Amino acid sequence: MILKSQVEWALHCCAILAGLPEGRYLSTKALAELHGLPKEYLSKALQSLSQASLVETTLGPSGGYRLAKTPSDINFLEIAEAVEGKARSFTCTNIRANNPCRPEGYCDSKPCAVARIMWEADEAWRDTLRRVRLSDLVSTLSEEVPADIWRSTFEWVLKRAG
Amino acid sequence: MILKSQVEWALHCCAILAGLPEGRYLSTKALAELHGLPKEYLSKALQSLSQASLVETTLGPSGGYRLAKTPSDINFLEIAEAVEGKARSFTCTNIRANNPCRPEGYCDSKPCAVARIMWEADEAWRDTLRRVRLSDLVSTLSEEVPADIWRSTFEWVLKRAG
DNA sequence: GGAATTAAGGACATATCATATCCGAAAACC
DNA sequence: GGTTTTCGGATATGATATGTCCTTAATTCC
Ligand code: FES
Ligand code: FES
Repeated sequence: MILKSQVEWALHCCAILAGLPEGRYLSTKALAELHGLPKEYLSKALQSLSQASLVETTLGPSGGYRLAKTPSDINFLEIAEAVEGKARSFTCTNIRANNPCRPEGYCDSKPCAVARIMWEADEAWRDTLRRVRLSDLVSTLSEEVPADIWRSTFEWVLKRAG
Repeated sequence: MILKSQVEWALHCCAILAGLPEGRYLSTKALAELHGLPKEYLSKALQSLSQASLVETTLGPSGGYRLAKTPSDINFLEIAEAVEGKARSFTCTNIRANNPCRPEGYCDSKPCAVARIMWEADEAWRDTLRRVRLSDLVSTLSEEVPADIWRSTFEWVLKRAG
């Protein structure tokens, strides 16, 4: 069970976009340079965010991405699901139905108890991510990242934001 | 993020082994037939359980698998990790280190805030599974599976248990 | 002792998915 | 009109999941 590294990319990109002044856009090129990522591939992750209506885009020079909602209205789960998909991590292939002792055509009334427990764990994972807002991340980062790096990073970003 | 279907297989096999009388073994062949699975491949999952010391084996005719501990001493997480590995679902590739604004040779004191949150969610998933014992599953199944199917299944199993 | 049966594990084949690159179209800016 | 950007499709590559086959060693039964 491995998450795509695109999740890490998307979360870090959103953290940067959250620090952008009202109305400004940041291009894929800048986000890729800032994080040392392949531009073309990072673009796919950003497209996923766009399809999930988490970010807005505009074309042309000075175009790029900005958040579609305020950072306190976006949580980690939305971002993770945008790039990773909403499918549950455990998929039940209903192997209990292969039991040779089951009568012909017998139909289960409930999902299997095994699957229900695995799905409950999945939901616990989702709940944790749902509870963390993008604004919480930005707060933490602004405390933990050394002030001079934090400042120079956003200078770097603003120089490139259209 | 998708779990191997071997997790489903292992959990269902453990549920069956939990119903085995003291000292009896059940072969891969029987477990594969009961669940409609490829014998050779299911064998890999059972080997993983064996390496994790969750089950014991014996060779020869009448050989096979039995639980190494009582069902109340085995939880879902142990079984899942035996098959799926203990690696965390989120891996941080430390893309923050690629920030061109960071001074040469700067070293982070803490893991990235993004990673910490993702790991927290991972831990919530693990906690949920850790809290469910194999004996809990057996209780639920014995209530939910129709009595006649439950009974005939274990007759079927006992006929093949060495 | 010999034949049959079993788990263990290595070698190999295949399918699916993550990762990555490239290109053309449409939109926005100059 | 030329440039820059997002978007989507096509394609290539590597890793992982899935599945099969075969050999070896241990155990049971005759
Ligand atoms: S049949 Fe799929 S989890 Fe039980
Ligand atoms: S650098 Fe890996 S999660 Fe932030």
